[in-house]
Amino acid sequence: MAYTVGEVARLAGITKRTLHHYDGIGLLRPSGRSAAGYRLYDHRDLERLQEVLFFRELGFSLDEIEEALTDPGDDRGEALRRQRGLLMRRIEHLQLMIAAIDKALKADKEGTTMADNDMFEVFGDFDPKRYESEVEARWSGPALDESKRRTSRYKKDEWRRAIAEMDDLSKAFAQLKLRGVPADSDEAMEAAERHRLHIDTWFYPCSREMHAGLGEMYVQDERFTAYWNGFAEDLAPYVRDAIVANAQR
Amino acid sequence: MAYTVGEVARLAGITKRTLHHYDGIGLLRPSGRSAAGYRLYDHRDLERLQEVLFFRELGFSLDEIEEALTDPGDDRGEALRRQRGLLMRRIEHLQLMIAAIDKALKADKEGTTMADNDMFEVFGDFDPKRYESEVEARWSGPALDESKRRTSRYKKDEWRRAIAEMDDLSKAFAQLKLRGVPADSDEAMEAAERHRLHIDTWFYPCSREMHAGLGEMYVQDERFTAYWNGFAEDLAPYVRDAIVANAQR
DNA sequence: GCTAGACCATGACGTAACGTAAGGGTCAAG
DNA sequence: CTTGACCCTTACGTTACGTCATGGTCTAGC
Repeated sequence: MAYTVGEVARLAGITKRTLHHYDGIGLLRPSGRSAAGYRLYDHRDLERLQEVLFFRELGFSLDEIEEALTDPGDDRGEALRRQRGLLMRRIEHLQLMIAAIDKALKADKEGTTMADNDMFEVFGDFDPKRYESEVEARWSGPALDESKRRTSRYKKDEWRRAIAEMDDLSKAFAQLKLRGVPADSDEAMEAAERHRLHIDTWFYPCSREMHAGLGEMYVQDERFTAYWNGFAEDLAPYVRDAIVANAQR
Repeated sequence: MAYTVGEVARLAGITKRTLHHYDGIGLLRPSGRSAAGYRLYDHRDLERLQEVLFFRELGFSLDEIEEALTDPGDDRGEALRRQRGLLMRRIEHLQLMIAAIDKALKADKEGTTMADNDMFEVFGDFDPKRYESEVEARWSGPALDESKRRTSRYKKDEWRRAIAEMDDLSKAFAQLKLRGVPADSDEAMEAAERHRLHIDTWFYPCSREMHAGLGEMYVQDERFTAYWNGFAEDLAPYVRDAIVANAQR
């Protein structure tokens, strides 16, 4: 069945003007028009509207939403999973804000003074320039545009978490190597898989094939080699081997 | 010590333009100016900026933020506690959104279709006109402006929760009365106190004095009397008595 | 003292995402 | 046919800054 613009507006709790606007900019075009020129929205249109509204709730601009919903490889499930991850991270961020308020309340109650830089730790986006070399050595890869698009909205705590996760992964690889675990063993391949998922989740879609290509980069590009070998001697080729083995199983 | 506009901007992760704008509209005026005309912000200014940014994070307009921070009775602790409550509720709302995504993912995976009205349940604000009589009978009171201000941003799930809480409280009063518990007993007064906190939390500051005045309204205004007596015969005077007893202990 | 670079000020136009309103056509029930 | 609810397109306004222009201030180094 098809809905008119007023019906959709009431259903979704938004205004007709919003729907006109989304049609006008091509974000959400009705799949049909009546003989009188009325916009007619079908079920697939509603699904797309739902996706738009989830992203909007997360603070994405309409441009960004359109880009995010235009991913060639993405189906509805992919988009929803991505949004779920973003919502989870947003909750975590809000919990950090509550912790910040509790700190401020404690200081207020005790008549002490909160450190100035501590007061604003939970506000503002991450400034990538401050971590440029760290970002590059850990995550540079073939899908730069997508990576930038995803990360442009990460908050400070999200970046810190990504860095910490990555460092844990790197340390895990180093431990495996030091223990003499073969790079094509289950254990090493599990580490490689966790590494691949980390990139896939935080930066860009990373298939096993792409991951293998990345592993080659780790031994051929000095910046990456230096990063990995900083954890253990000759770790870069070990990681590459684990990644390649993982890609082939 | 005092900070210039660039220092504050860096500290807080916002732009100088934002600080100019906030000064221009009177939302956050620097407490000082150098001989050269430079804005100078002190620690109290930073505290206010923190409060502004918390409200901004919650999606309040700048007008709303200014109003919220201009409450005569509010000190810093009060404002922070209010913001904490709002953040908690926002987290709950986001969790509902995640549940909605999980539903959509399940439907997508099973190839079924989500009901159209179910798709948008988590979006949009509450439309007060749809619950006008319910709102009025339960919560009308002396601080209408403040009540409206607070509730104007409540989401559907928040309203539903407020309604459910209120109904639970009303049922509790009815149970007490039916069991023959005196209106000035500890148990009844506890119920009155919970009622007072409910209003204080959700609608407007409600001191014990104000609560007692409200109790008188419940027996004098037919709309309220009808609401309370709908739960048990002659419940309105019972509730009034419990409230008055609570106010006097 | 002069220079250069980083910082500050005010003023003003532009932008994103709608909100509001105007003028007029469509649909369905009475 | 009338009326009321709905639709269309067009267009100006609003909020919260972003960007830019022009020019003054501060400090370190020469």
